[in-house]
Amino acid sequence: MVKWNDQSGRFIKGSAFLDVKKAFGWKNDVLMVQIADEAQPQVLELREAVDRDCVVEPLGFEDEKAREALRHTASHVLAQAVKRLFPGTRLGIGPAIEDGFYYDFDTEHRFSQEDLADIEKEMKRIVKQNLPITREIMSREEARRVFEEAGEPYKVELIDELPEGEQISIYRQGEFFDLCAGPHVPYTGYLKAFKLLSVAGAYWRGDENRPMLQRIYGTSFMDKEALDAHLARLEEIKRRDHRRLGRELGLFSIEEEGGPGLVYWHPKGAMVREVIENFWKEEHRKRGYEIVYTPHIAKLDLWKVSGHWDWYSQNMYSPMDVDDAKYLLKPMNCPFHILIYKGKTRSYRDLPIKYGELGTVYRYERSGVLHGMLRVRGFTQDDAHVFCRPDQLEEQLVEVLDLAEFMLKTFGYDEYYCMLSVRDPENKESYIGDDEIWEQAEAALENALKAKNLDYQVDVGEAKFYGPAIDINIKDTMGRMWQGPTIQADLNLPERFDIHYIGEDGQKHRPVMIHRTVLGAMERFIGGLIEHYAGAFPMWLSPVQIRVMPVSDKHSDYAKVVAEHLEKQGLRTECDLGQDKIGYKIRQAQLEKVPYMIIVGDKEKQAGNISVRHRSLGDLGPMGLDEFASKAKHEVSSKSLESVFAQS
RNA sequence: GCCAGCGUAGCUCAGUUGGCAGAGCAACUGAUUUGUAAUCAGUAGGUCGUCGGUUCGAAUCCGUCCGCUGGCUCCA
Repeated sequence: MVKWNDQSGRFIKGSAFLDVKKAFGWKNDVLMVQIADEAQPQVLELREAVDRDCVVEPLGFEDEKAREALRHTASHVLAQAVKRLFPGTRLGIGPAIEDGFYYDFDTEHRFSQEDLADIEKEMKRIVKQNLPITREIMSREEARRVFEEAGEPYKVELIDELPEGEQISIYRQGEFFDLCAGPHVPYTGYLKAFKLLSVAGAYWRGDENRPMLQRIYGTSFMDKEALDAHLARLEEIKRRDHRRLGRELGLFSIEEEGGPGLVYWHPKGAMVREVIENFWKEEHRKRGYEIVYTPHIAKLDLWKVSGHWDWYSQNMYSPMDVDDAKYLLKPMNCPFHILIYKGKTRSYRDLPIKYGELGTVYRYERSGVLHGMLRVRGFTQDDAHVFCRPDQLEEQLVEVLDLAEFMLKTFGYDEYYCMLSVRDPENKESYIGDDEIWEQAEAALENALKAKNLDYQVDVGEAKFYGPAIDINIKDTMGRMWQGPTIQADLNLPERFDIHYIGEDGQKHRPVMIHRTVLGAMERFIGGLIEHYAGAFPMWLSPVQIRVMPVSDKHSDYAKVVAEHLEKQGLRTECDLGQDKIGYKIRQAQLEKVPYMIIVGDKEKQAGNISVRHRSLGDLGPMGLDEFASKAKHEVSSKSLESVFAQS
């Protein structure tokens, strides 16, 4: 019996939401409800009942909590199906994640792709049965007993680790039950569209000393259309994969004979990199950085002083013998920049000193984590270190944030999120440096973010032992997050290397050091750019900007004249003098994602002009060579992300 | 590193219960002289990732190593 006291949806204590739902004619796209007329809106499962007079609002898939409830239920249905098909399977955990859900299983059986299809079928059966999902509160002892009897050791472990006073609940649907805090949708029939995607190994609780479980990933949506759209997006991501585009576009390769995680930049990829590096250097010089170059190896002792030998040796390549000393390949550039700083006495008037380097470093990465250009063993960081007085710290941080923002905007990353990593105040002893310096540094970082008017999230305990940091995550065109600029205050190295400057008072003072990178690494950044642009680099970055193609042999000479003219003006131009028909040449240029195609035949030769085609705008018709050249040059110099012809 | 899957021509992929290694694209040669996403014909191209085993016979079955893919963990 539904009770409400007026048509506005105010319900009286005791109404069950499922009845409310029926009374209002809500469909199954209502997954949860929210009690709206409270100071703190409360989100509740449909299973529940109102315990007070209130106004309830429906929550659908677009609501994060409701979406998670649906996907969490999907993971339970997955687990139920697996337990039906593979009895004796022990359950790990099965949460909702950003784009779907997973469940971890422990069984002798090895899940295959075919199994996924069978499991999906069984899941559909469970959905069709439309089992009611119920919740039960248990004492710790009772829950332990239930899961011990059920032969679920992982669940027992979870129960044992639940904090004192935590309410322990289990959810049931048919014969299946699971330790779970919820929330869930009320019936398995609420699942409309789901798909199992992959199976992968995952250590129990992420700990490599513990058993390896099998994780099944899946996703679910409200309807088939939304699911299909998501699957299409996954396809699109695959299509944009930088490893595939990198090969197809002749940008880079990784050679089995040379070793994993080591990148070979082919001429076109190298061109993209060169353009970015030149831009980077120019921009840094403008902002008061001095560019330096430092060696690739250094004596082991240097790495002992820096602390890398103690803290980072797992990621460093083994020492090599040179004469009577041991040398190490550098995993970072910082100690080198400090040595340059240390090379002479610095005055407070000299500061800030800003050394920038596109420094190639080598880090040993475990073989399983290597991934194209995004995760490699040798890479070039766009590194820089700012040495400044403590009173300059904040203004220097603002400058770095400013540069980072400028760089991201230039490459078309318009959405980004800042994170401020600070130390764990409960655990001060695991950080180097005294309280006062930490507080100062953390305040400076936070003030810089505020000064730049940036939203940020504070991550307590995420700071490295040597100082707090700002990390900026960037979102690409596919909505994926990438690690972007990182800005790290370093309270450790100045100490270790005992660097100083002479202050106004004639005394030695300790400078503060900022370690920062705005692009990250050339490999990772350009790998990300390839996916961001789907291989179609904006004009200023395109390795080939223009391709001139004669309609037939008769027009080759004219084509060469045109190409030479453009080349002379600094536009990267190629001529396609092949015997193929013009349609074929265009197709080739399209596939190579060349921004502009210039077609010349009888008409153009006679008129002394050119026909222009843009890779995404198509045929732009005839125009004068000079007109085109000046527009093209403008597109390059402005680093425009779209064609100058896009608006007209 | 660990778990699972994969490795056949430059690329994308066929290859049945173990029985002579294939196609399309690319390359090369020739013909064609072309008007906005593929002209036609021909030629060449492979130690079937590696090493070992089983077998009369292995791309195929088994093992080893190398590499790749998806994850776990970490990070630029």
